Amino acid sequence: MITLTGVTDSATAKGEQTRELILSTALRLFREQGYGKTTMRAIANEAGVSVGNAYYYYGSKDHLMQAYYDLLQDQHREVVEPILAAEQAFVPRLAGVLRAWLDVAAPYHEFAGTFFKTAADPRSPLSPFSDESRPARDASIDVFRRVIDGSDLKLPADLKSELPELLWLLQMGVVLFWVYDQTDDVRRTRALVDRAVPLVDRLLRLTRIPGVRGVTNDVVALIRSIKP
Amino acid sequence: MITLTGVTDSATAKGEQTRELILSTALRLFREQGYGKTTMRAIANEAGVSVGNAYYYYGSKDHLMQAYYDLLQDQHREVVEPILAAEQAFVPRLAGVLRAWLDVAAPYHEFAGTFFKTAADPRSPLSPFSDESRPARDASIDVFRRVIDGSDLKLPADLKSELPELLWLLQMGVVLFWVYDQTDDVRRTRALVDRAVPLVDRLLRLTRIPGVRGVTNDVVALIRSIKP
DNA sequence: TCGACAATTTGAACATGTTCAAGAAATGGG
DNA sequence: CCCATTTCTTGAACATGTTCAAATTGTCGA
Repeated sequence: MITLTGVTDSATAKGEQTRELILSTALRLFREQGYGKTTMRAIANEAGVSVGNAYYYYGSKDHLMQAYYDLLQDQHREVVEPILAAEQAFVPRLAGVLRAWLDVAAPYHEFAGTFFKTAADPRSPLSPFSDESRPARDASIDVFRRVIDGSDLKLPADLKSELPELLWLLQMGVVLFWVYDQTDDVRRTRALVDRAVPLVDRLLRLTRIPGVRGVTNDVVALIRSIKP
Repeated sequence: MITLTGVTDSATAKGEQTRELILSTALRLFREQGYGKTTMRAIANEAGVSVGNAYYYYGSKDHLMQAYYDLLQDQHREVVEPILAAEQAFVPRLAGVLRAWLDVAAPYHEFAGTFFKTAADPRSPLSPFSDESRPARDASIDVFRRVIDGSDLKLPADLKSELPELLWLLQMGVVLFWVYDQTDDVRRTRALVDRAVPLVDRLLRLTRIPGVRGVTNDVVALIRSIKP
């Protein structure tokens, strides 16, 4: 998937072609009939390879979904560029990034539950907290770092350094909400984003009130203390 | 399955005995060898019934786990009684309830991941947000209502009425953290509880500062607006 | 070019959750 | 007490993710 290659175009040899064939076939079937209804046999069949061959490249069906998710994240990072380039204020920047995710993820909503189910297992490599997904996670967190850095937000340094991760957690929360959202066009989730973002903004600006400052410090300290 | 009868004390007839036999056998095996390693065949074997019979009473393996979880919740409610009776202050009340959960759940930690995985699927009846688990959820929320009501906490009415649900969410967060916690005796989660509870207390008391009040109202309004 | 080693591919076999048609047991009305 | 009906029980069959030993293909130094 991710070509580590500076050189490796031999990675596009025979094997790499097969790998991509299998993945693209799987993604198509997932989209066409959902994750649950798509069997490994169907994927192999459709791709014209054997079942065992699919397993040679992808350790499990879940890994194929993982690849699906990675693609989504890549798309999100792309879509987000123009927003980060255009907006200066914190609120539209954050709201834009969150809304963009909803847009990109829309086609996946139907079987998001399945994905979530897998991802929720702490032992799964798909878990958003797993080592294996660290690169993807770091990339996501970085988007939020840019949301903050490019904005007009003024914050105490220690809070500011934790904030990207916190906003990423906020997004995880939004995703969780989204997964459970059964309204048309996930209207409810969109409403949540629209209302929550200005609220976050207000909360952050509150940290400048003297009486609030102490609590803020404690919050930051708590967060730091529980990080691995 | 569902006894439509108003009369049903015949529910303790033969069938009910089998049902309990299957459940207790399943729980024992889950405990002895974990959820994943325990097969439906093993449960049926050990209980001296057929596989199909197990399915007659429990729609799926997940439903057996659900029963397991329900038991845990019942235990928690029991264990919590003396704490609620003894303590007056908000902080020890809340901390006590959360710590009690960790104690009760300790034996289940090993396969908590599996449980969580199932529960995370929005379509699963095991989901903490599903209709099917509403009774269990309501009972849990009620514990937090009592944590608040029996305490010295002074709060604006609208916040106070939302707070039980918020504390329940806090517990869901703790559980999530706990599931991922691999330290001995889940030391990290205990540390989280110890530090987070006083912080929650401070945050709640902050809501009396005039400049904070407006934000608090917005938060409450947001929460209300996204509830189904 | 040849042969050895590595990479790839195969498909049958396995494990396990789940279903289902058929039969056995219990129940209740006459 | 007997038959009809419901409840319960069975075990074989099914579906599907996964494994694995063997076969095939590719690569590369001699």
